[in-house]
Amino acid sequence: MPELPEVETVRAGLASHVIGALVKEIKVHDSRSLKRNFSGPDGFIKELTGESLQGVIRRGKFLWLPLTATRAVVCHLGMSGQVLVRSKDFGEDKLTRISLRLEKPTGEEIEMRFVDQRLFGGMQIDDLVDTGDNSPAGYFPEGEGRSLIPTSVSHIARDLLDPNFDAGLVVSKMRKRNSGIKRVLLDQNLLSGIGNIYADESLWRSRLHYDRPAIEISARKLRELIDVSQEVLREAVERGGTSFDEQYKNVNGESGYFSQDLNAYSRAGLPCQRCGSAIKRQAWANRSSYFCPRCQRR
DNA sequence: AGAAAATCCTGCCGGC
DNA sequence: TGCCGGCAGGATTTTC
Repeated sequence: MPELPEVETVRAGLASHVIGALVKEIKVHDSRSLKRNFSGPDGFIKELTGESLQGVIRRGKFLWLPLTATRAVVCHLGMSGQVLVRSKDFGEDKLTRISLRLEKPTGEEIEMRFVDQRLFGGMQIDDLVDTGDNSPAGYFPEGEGRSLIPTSVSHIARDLLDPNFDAGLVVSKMRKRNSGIKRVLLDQNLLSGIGNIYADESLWRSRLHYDRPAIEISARKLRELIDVSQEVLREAVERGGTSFDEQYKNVNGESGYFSQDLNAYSRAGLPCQRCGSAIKRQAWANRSSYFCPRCQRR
């Protein structure tokens, strides 16, 4: 699934349901969805049961739910992960790997389900550490913006929609990279939140070819690319993300609508909305790149 | 150190 | 109907 807009849609949905909820019972149906968990499913269940969920915070494509001042549940959706919130008597969801039975402050019981086809995503409990910069570590408008981040997320750069995202700094770092601009855009250690879809969309809007070396793009053009990327991500958040199939859903199991607004991704053979040329799809780094061969020249 | 490739997985779809 | 190859929105680890 999921890039920043999809993960943000999930975050907001989760926040509206689970903040303050008490974890009553946990079922780990597939322990492969527990990442870096050295104490096994039993350790996960033991630590989390009886805790209450203090918030839902996002940086880039990572989510975490603080339990205490020092520990949080980290959740990453990988390629095909979903988090669904179901009422007590809702039927089973296929491919549910982990489920948490929760009691809301109102007394209502709900179930939070981590569903994942490909098992690239997962959950773990992790230490919270200080970011050191005295700014909120991630996006959490419903609560307190503390500068605490899970150890396993601390290497991820601030995302493009973070108020503390430093565009000037990122541009200067990008200019030193010899790789193609798309590879650079996808480097979560440099700037986070962008994946294959929004990389292609941002490059299309900026009229940049995906393989153009970042080092030869002007600072001004890179700044424009960042501005455009932020615009694309904001629009996609407004539309509830991009859904092509059953893979991506919000916490209520509903699709997003940004796929209607795509100009490049998944549009091979269709006319470019700017110049009418057929959009091309090229194999790239074990996946695909979509671009307009006329508007986006190397 | 930076860059690129390999790796972790399952389900679905289209073609034969 | 069934088998097979190709495909999928990502991050981490390994290799050069």
